[in-house]
Amino acid sequence: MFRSHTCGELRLDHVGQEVTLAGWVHRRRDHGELIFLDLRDRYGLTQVVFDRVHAAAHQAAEEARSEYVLQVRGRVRARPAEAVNPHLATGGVELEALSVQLLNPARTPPLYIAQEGGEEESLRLKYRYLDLRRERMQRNLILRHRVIKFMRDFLDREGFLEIETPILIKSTPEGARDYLVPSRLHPGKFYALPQSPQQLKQLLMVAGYDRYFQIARCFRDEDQRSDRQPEFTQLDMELSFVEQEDVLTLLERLFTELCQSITPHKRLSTPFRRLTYAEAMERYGSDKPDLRYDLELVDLSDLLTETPFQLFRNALSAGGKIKGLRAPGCAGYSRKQLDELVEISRSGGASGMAWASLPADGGDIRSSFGKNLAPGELAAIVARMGGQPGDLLLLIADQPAIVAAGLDRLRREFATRLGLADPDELSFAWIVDFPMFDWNKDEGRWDAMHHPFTSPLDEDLHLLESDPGRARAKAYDLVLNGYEVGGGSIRIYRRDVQQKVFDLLGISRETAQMQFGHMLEAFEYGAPPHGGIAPGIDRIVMLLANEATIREVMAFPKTQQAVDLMTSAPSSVDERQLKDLHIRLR
RNA sequence: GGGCCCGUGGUGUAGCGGUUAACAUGUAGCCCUGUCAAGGCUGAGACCGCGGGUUCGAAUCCCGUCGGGCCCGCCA
Repeated sequence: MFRSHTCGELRLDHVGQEVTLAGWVHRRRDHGELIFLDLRDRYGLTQVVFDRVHAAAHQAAEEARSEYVLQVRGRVRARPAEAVNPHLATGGVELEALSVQLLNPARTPPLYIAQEGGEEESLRLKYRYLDLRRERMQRNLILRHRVIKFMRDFLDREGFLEIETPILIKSTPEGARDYLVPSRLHPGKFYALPQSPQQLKQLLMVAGYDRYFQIARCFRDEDQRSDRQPEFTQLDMELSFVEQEDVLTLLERLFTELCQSITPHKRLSTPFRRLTYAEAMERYGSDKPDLRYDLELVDLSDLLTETPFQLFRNALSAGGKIKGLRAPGCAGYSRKQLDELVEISRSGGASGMAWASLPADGGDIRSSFGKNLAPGELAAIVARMGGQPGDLLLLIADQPAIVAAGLDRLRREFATRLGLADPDELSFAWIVDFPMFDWNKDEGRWDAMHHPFTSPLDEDLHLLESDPGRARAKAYDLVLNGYEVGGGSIRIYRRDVQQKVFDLLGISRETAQMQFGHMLEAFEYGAPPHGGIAPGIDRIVMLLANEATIREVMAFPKTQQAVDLMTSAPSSVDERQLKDLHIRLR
């Protein structure tokens, strides 16, 4: 027996017992005759005291260094009243060491386990096994475990079956780039790693497994972000004989109970708010708005249809919009600060940004564009935006998508600057009624906004022929604090509707047959109405953990260049391996 | 594919045209019986990511390159 207790376990109840602990040397305080040593494992810290009375143990403690692995046999005793450590769960007791076994020494670690933060992230990634010893990562991985455990238990109670699907599947050029795996047995052919088990879960519906889920690893060979890794984990789900409302209601219950159970210290607003895609874009300029704060966008277009200001008029006559954002209390912004804001709006594609500042003392309005307006127009803008003395008003006039992108960025910028987003609030929302299609101007055709199996709204079916751009889908996203944490849809199960959608997407019958033949065939053998969703577990855990990147909630993440700094993957391989795979490098 | 930021002992920083390259921490040795970021004394440790250029002289300026981060495009 290596240990009788963990390092987080001993309490006053154990006083007098002889116990054995095993763990890492967290810190050592050497007073000569007396040595204090904090022994650590993932359960906690226990102070071990070495007295010269037990000479061999004392000697071992003198030689011990940070991160040595020790086994200590000792007697639990209460600490003297003045030496109790209230910051430690085990702080009421200490272990009087009787004997010590050095299980393994350790080199001086390149990062401090006992003191977190500060170092380059690349160092943490290279020595991830040391980083993972730290409390922060332990806390995050434990949280992640609890989230996944909760999902499994909840869905099991709801009658779902967890079913694994293959990792080696057929490549489809739709959507994200696939990671490919060359086939040794079939020269020149490749498997793909799943971007998600989308098709497989739909086939499980055809097979009658009407409530399926999987904690599914997904792979996408695209560029990385703080919330995107080449491989990530989704709670993949699919249900048969359901409508959109059934999916939303179930997921809302799942996440409400999950948050109440796992992060009770966070404020969760229920029921989840619901916005149509059009409404979200109109009011927040984003399909994943952070609803912890207001700062809504205000449409000013109708006030300015007759304005003499050419720039505004041109924007409107080109089918654009003029919208504004009110930044409370920011009237005092300097030229330099305003320039920064212009830069931010430009990053959304806007060619410019107009501003007006309302002095706190009620004095005359300063603005970048007032002199160009007709009398009364500036006042009308201020009134429409609810401008108060001390406010800064920002306007963008451009195509709707550019106005939205620019103001969305400014809105988030002000939320940060003004500290409007409460880190302990969880603001879930459903975004519904997404458009079916996106116009792809490079290719001159429609793209599926979600994926080609997404069903249109019943009342928009007729638009597929007359006006596809206005057709809405039974597609929904779950949004949390400004992040998309899940997306799903009700699927098409009627052959004729599927064909229409393929036609619109420019997928020929031959292509459809080649890429989705198995799906289409399966759907001819009795496909039930079905739909599903796939919440992203990394992002959800990141938000619950108040972390800024999903790397902080993954045990072994990759860098932005998709490199594993610990193992140096990807790497070259033997010529022999390539030969087996019938691959020659160019 | 593009933009921005970062790269100095093990770690985190300072230095930004001429310094024995500074400080903290860690680390090594010694002292020390109640510490819990223990304390005290002494010491070792970087030629400044890499390559090139400018200059009498470069960690410091310029160019390139490599690595890391954030973002756009891409991706749901």
